[in-house]
Amino acid sequence: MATIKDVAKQAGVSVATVSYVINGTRNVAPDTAKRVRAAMEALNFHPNAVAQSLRTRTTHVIGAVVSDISNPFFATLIRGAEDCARENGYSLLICNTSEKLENELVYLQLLSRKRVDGMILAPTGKNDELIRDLITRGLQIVFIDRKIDGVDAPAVLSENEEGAYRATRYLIEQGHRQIGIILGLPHVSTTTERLRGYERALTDNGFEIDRALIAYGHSQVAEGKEACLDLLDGADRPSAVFATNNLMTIGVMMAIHKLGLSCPQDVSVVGFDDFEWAAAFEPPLTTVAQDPYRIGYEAVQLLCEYIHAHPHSQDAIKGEDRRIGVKLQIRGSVESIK
Amino acid sequence: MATIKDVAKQAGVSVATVSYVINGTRNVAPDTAKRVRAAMEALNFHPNAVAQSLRTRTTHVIGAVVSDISNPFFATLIRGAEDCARENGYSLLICNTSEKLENELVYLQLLSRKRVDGMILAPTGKNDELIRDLITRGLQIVFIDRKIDGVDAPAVLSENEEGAYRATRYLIEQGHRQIGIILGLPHVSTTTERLRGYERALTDNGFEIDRALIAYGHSQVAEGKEACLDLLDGADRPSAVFATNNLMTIGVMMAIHKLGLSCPQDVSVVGFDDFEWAAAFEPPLTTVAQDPYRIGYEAVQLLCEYIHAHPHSQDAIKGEDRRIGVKLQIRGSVESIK
DNA sequence: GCCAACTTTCTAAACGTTTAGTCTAACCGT
DNA sequence: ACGGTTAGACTAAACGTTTAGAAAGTTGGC
Repeated sequence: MATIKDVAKQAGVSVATVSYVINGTRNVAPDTAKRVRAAMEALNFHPNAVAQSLRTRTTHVIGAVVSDISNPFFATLIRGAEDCARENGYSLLICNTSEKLENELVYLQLLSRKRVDGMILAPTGKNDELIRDLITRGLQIVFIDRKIDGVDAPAVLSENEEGAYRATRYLIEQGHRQIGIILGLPHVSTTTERLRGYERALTDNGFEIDRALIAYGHSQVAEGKEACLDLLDGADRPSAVFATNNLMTIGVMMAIHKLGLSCPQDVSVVGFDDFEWAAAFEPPLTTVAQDPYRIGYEAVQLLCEYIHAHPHSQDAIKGEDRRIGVKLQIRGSVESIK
Repeated sequence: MATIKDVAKQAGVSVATVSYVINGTRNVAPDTAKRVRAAMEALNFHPNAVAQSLRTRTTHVIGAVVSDISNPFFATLIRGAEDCARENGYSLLICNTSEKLENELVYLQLLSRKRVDGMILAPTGKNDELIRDLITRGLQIVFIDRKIDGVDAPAVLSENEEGAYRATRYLIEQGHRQIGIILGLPHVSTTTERLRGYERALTDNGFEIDRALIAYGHSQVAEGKEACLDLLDGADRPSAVFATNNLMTIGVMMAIHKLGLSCPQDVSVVGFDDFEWAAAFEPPLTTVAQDPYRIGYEAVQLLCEYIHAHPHSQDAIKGEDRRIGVKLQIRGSVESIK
């Protein structure tokens, strides 16, 4: 593969001159430039980005660490991130942690070694020490979807508490009194925020919080289903269930189906995180719609802006969290029982 | 950030020695090694992968070019690819083409400049010249999901023709005589292969091929819906529709719903490409299930094996296409009309 | 005590760029 | 005709590694 030297030789100039015409960083006489361009063309020369990165100390790569890219939420988040990255001349390196601390650790080290210009990260849990360390070492990090308290990096998040609040309030307005909730992973911020919204809606409306109605489904279809089975199994079963992520919503629907109940006649359901085909379900699902595309897009935007404004800065990116609005998407999975 | 020089100085050895202990490429006296490791630890040294790449001419990065990572099919394909890549010490660089030739072109150039060790590519259409050029320049390419005739690179594909054949035959067995088909993008290989399977099933069973029953939905929900509306609008409407990808299947369901018809009573539907929640639909969808995870996994496997066996080879990766089996997943969207 | 063989370490050149600094020649005003 | 300015091109160091080859030191056989 041709190098800048070959081009220089072919065009009868120094490598510096070639570099100047590639990057337009200094004046080059028009006919010299033409000769150089002809040589590049003839040799089919494409600058080696690795060498450029080594010299300029910037890779134009952003790492994206998520738990599972095959989850539609993260898939469209990544899509947004990638679109924004491309617009700014960056590429995205994908890392799936499968919610394992250990994988996350390995990936964070890897991205650091690869000298990515920044990363977006949906933290799995308590790798704080390492993350803090990376930040002090000059790696730019933006949290997505979730955050870690006490780590000084901006985050782009959904209005989790508000969304859960509205979902719960809506169920209350429809006359529901016994409202179960299926929560995700206990130690991630989305879970605690959504729980807070649920609890606030209940107390704001004068209800007690009943621990028996709170279940954990670990953000998975199967576990969400199990948790819901437990919930619906009890003596006085809730008339409504709030599932706090997309996968667990599916699990809830399966559980209802399995028990021979029907939605919304026997049990009303609200999900968190809308997805493209929620409307095609029977019944069409009522959900709290997030905007994952925008989360990804804005997180990368934040990174790019900062990198552009402070190139090679060792200082951590600052700025407060950005909350992306949610919307209660009312369809057909909730019945009024006034 | 500490470099190998800093470590060498701290440990009182040459950089070469440090390199040897990092990579274990030469004997180093045990206590020297210990000193070096201590220095690395103390300085929190992590080798610069960019410099390593420049020197060793291998980046340990694989490019993944797909049309849309937010499509569940590609999302899980990528998931499989990433899992395999990680197991082999590689990372994945993601590129969304949005089915645009122009984007594909830009990305192919980019990946070539970044000197990725290989790439998996779902070709959008007719960028043959460039792709051929990249291959001769020594870039290792494996096609996924689709292929381009006449380009000498292996592909990992579903049994498209067989899947379409079985779907169509199944509909015929259930007594359907007028079977519409909604095809994807005209110039991609999956489309032609699936059409071939459909036609073969018809002729094998003594039916004529009726052009009026063949529609194009360009692989999108909205266009699939439109195409289906056209199909169902005619005088003698088909009793069954075969939608040849996941998005268009959704479009077909929407179209049926919109016309006030119901599935499967009025129109039977078979989709191509199963997805996680197809079973949760009402009716549960009968589809030809592909295994995108395995497609991604095996494609990367192929790359890694080749790269491992022929490091730095300029010769294009060879080997015949690998077909991943499909399975007709019978659920509830087809009615028998015997 | 010497030579061979081996072990351990070092020196220095490469990988392919960018870029600060220098050189040369042309041009201009006086 | 001369010094000052400027445009255009070049030289060489640097980015952080790897690695072939050389050097120095150790061991062992005789």
